[in-house]
Amino acid sequence: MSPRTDTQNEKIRLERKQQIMNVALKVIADNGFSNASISRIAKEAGISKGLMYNYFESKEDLVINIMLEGFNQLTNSFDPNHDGVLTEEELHFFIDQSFQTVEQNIPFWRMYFMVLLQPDVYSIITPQLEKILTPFYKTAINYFASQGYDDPVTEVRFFAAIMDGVGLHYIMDPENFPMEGVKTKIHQLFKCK
Amino acid sequence: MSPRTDTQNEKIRLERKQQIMNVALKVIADNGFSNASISRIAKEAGISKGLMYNYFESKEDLVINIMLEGFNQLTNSFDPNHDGVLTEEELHFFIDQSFQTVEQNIPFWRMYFMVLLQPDVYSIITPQLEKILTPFYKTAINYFASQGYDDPVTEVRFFAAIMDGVGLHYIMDPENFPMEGVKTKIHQLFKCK
Amino acid sequence: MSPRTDTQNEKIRLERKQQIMNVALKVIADNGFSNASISRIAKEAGISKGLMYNYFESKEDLVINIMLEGFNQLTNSFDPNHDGVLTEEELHFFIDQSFQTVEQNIPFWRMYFMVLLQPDVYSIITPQLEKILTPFYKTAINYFASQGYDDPVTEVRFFAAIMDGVGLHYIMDPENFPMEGVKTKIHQLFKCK
Amino acid sequence: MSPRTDTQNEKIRLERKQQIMNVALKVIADNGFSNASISRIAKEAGISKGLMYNYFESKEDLVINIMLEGFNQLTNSFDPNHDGVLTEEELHFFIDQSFQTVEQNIPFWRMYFMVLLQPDVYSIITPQLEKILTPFYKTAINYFASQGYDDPVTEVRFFAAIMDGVGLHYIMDPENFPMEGVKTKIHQLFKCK
DNA sequence: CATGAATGAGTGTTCATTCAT
DNA sequence: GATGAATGAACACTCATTCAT
Repeated sequence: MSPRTDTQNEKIRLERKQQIMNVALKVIADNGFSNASISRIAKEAGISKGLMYNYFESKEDLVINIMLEGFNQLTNSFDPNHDGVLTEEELHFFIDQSFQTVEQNIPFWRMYFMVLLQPDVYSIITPQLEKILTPFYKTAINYFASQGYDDPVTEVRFFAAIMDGVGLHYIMDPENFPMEGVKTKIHQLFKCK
Repeated sequence: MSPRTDTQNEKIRLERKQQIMNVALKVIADNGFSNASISRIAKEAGISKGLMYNYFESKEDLVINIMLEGFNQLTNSFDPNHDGVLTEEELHFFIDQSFQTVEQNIPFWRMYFMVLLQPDVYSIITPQLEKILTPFYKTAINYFASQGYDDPVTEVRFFAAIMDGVGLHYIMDPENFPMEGVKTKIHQLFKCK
Repeated sequence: MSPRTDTQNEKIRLERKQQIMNVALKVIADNGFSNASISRIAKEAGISKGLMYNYFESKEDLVINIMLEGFNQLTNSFDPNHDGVLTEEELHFFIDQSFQTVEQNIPFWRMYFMVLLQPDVYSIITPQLEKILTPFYKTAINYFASQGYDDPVTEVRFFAAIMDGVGLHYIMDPENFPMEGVKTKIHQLFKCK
Repeated sequence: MSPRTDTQNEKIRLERKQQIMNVALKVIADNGFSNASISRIAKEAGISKGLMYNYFESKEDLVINIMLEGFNQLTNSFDPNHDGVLTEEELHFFIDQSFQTVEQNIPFWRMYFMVLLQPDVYSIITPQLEKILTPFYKTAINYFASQGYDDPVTEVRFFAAIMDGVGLHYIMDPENFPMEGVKTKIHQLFKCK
């Protein structure tokens, strides 16, 4: 009987890691950042406290991993063909995709906003986050410039602010927030002139 | 007959209370909610830990006081004549006032967003906050209804989301956020049809 | 207009002191020793914390004063003519008086038993308490000796233990404890042979 | 497969728990209830403060555990064959056993009396204590009824008060209290008529 | 005489992290 | 790899006591 191959081990490791991250995300989103202790997460995940440190160097490291993984999911719906050029269609697709992601993953976005405001954690992810976001930002500026906007930077900033504002209000009150109506308004707002 | 007169004591208390609130606000905004310990706030304020509890019943009580005081400042710029009726002028005045308040009081608004996402704290202020916000909300709905919007509730929700989104992005990056340009865009967006 | 005479001042002082002791006794008996803070006692007595220290050197000093004052009340019903000789009548009178005192002053006796078990406080009052109790003890031994008991010391100790045991059970459950029946049994128990 | 086996862990836990309870009992009995801080107990037990909470949920929980364990030791000497019926022999056996327990475990009984008078703690153990004591009480009433006493309830109350009074006086002064003589007197007192 | 603002050491409790097994 | 006993620094909060007024 042969021992597990390295590849098998690697696979098990990754799955375990993913499972921990999912549980941690839920616990953090539900209880707030500082009420989500390692103990609690470990217990919820059905593993020992000690094992957590086999997968993540620290609580911060765990959070960073969750954040980055979440963003990687989002990036795929923006400029899907990865040509650095955004069409109007792709922008509107991105809007829909974004809110669908939010609706399907409230805990992650709760945590996203928490982390945005948590200076110590934020300062750690910020470099890695920027590496992910900069190309998006550039692509978006190019798009608005090509649409003939006077001040495409302002336009992008405004767009991002609206998306975050709506996301924030949605997760604060998912039951009542009129997401469909608001989505429509955003589509109108960024319709080609 | 007391050694310090009641008036003297009253003055000392008010000043100290305000001083603690100011320091606490800064410490919380700079370090995040859970890193802002009572010890730290007290040290920063140059007083003993114990004295904090002479002025605030608990850390929660301190936060609530800071929040409510901040909101009281904002409320005066919305429907300034308090007739429950909003004119278009007043709405635009409110927009300007809001962002001016944000620009002048970044720490408070950092803290505001932190608290929004802190489930345990939020649940405490929520009742008092709602008491303040409900009339605004109603006034705003009436305004949009009177402007002939099909779905004034959605409109108000969208408006609030935009305001919060812009505020959030501003406090995340006050140096670079193009507040003036964005403000102009918002004014255009809510111009009378 | 003349200032208050020294005697008047002394009288006021004593009354105030007594009032504080009464309040403190009640607060301690109701809330337990460590839950009875100086703040609480002062507030209940309607005076300032600082003033407490004008009348009592410390919290311990306050407790000692209460205890000793309580004992002084009890001593008067034992060997009432102070001749160092106890008659059978006087003993039975003492029994009745003791339980009457307990029934009329539950808080004091709650505190008495608390203090008995509080090593730090007990070790402070113990010398003063002994000074009060020793003559009683001697008188009692003489009494039982004169009644022809083989071992009068054991008899006194047993008597004291019974008195305290009954007192303790009474204050633990004053509503239901059958004090009258028990009193009768004690009287029978120490009837002249 | 775990590094320490479950049995090993179980053993460690039980021993540690017992060790903490023993130390805590001694510290509380020696220093009084409120002077026995968790810090002090932990230091005396040679472990960290934090570890205390690995074994007991709170200070209260620790106290309850100590109390209940102590009572379980006592209960076995009352109505030893557990038939709910007490013979005269069994009663006298219980008396002897009780005092032997007291003599061998002075700290526990010091603590027992402390707790009786500590309103906050007492109210917590009271339900569990009553569950243990009620059957004893009933058995004792039946016994005295069957012995032809007019008022068996008063008799039981008196008996319990005497036992507690003697116990209290013994632990207050174990060196000098004439336990043997007193024990004899109690046996005589409750001899079959 | 009288006040209460102020202190600081203390409390019970939590928790990220380590490490022997 | 996997466990959970163990640590120690931190936390929110309390309180006897002091002292300027």
